[in-house]
Amino acid sequence: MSGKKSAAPDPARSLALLWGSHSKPGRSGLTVRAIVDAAIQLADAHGLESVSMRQVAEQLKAGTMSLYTHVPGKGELTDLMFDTVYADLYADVDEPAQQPGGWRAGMEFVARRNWEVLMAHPWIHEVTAVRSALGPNITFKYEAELRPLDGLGLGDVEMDSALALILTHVQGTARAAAEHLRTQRESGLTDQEWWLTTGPLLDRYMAGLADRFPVAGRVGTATGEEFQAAMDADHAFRFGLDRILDGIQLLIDQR
Amino acid sequence: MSGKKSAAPDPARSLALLWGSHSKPGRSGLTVRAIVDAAIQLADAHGLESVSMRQVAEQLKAGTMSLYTHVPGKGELTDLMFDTVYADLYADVDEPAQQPGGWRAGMEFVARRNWEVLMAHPWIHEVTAVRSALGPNITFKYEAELRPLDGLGLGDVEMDSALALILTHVQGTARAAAEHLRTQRESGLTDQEWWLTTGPLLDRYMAGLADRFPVAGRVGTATGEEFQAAMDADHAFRFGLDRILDGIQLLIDQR
DNA sequence: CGGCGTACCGTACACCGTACGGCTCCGGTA
DNA sequence: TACCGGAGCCGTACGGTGTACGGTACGCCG
Repeated sequence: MSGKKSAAPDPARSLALLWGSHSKPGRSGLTVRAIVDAAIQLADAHGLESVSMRQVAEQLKAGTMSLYTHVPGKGELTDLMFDTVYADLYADVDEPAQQPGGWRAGMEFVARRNWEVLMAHPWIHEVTAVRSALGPNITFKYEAELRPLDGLGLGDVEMDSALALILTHVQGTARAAAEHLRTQRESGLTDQEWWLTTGPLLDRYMAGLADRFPVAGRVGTATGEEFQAAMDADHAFRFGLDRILDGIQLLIDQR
Repeated sequence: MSGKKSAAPDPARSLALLWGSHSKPGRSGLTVRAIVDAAIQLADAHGLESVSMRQVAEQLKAGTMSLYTHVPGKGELTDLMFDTVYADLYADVDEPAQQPGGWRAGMEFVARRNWEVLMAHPWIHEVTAVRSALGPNITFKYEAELRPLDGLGLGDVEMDSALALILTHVQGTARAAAEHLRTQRESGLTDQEWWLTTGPLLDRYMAGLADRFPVAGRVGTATGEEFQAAMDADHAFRFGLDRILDGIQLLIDQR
């Protein structure tokens, strides 16, 4: 990771790439689109850390350095992966706004679609979003997701804040779930199995401290019993979304 | 980054490390505590990507491989960094619960303290939290943060969910802010300067599409004018927290 | 004073991103 | 048709990473 020295990512080039056609093949058929797709496929299957220029090139039966003809560097490649993954989020720019059930159903739809994409591509959490925030698909997404909130009496800034609040919740919850799934998969142990070996060990360290942490003990045990880990994420998603939408409802009522 | 093959992180060893004393020096004064502190210092100053075993060792004037006498590997080191950074969050386990103003003030205090830590150590967002979730400081934190919610009529599971909701919001918002600051620092451009060069370019790509994205255009412009980037994060933090607490209030009222 | 456990660390290996320079092939023009 | 410039392709090399392995040297205990 000595990539720090390639200091100048040239925003003009990045933008052109993001908004370009991606499908003009070179003489060996190599395409920006193909490169990005291969990278996404790799990330979906084996995690973002196994998306290396060498791996992507091998997948495409191309020389490693050939990729650099189409893509300035790895940073821009991940930017493209990010934007691309959001390409088919909504069939139509009005799909969220047209959900039956008003703004609340619209935003629930938005949350659910984002949740699904995040679950399908857990590596998204590891890429920094800022630089790709101006890609074509992200722009489309922003418009589609704002529309259910339009015309409710909220100010423009409030609309943006409300959407950001919802999306932050979805991302954060999905991220926790992804991390959980990943560690589970890596250890090869189910949650119960893991606790079976770890619990007693932990008890030894916390012995004597248990009375200092009564609430944590009680609540931790209760949540542990209520959920098997898989459900936990879904519950957190629903619970938080309900509270947030209630809060936004209150704000709308005040307007 | 070929660390995938070190497959067995031995949870027993990790736990012992997390809950151990960290201050038994070897014959050259090397200590777990010292190693972790050096790593944190490095991450604070130059980002997590510059925390390498070689860098940490150099900082301590020790050989690279000497670190492995005290720490099993880099993964465990980052786990320790994570737990350590939350060591001094609260002066007392009742500090949040004792804030004047009831549960709401308590949770605002919790949110603010978390916000401050996240802002002081932006690299936390890049480390996976799950594995250190059982460290001593994290356990203490969990207890302290649950207490303001105890005795309000909420169920145990609801208490956990409400806390998670608040913390997820703080983390997500702080993460966005950190990413924003980072890209700004790396490009060396202020937000205005950046938009001055990028805006016109973007307009060219979006020309003709502007009428397809009326809401995005209007809202994006409004938020852009309202905030200079620095304030944006603070606003998102406050707005979201207010909505969330309103939503939780509603739930409490129903109980 | 021997011996041994453990802290320390030098070297080596496989992997990473990518700078550089050479090769090959295609399209356009003379 | 002949050529030649530029663009696509890619082999090699450099400096970085985490860490396995094996050797050195210190301090403690009998």
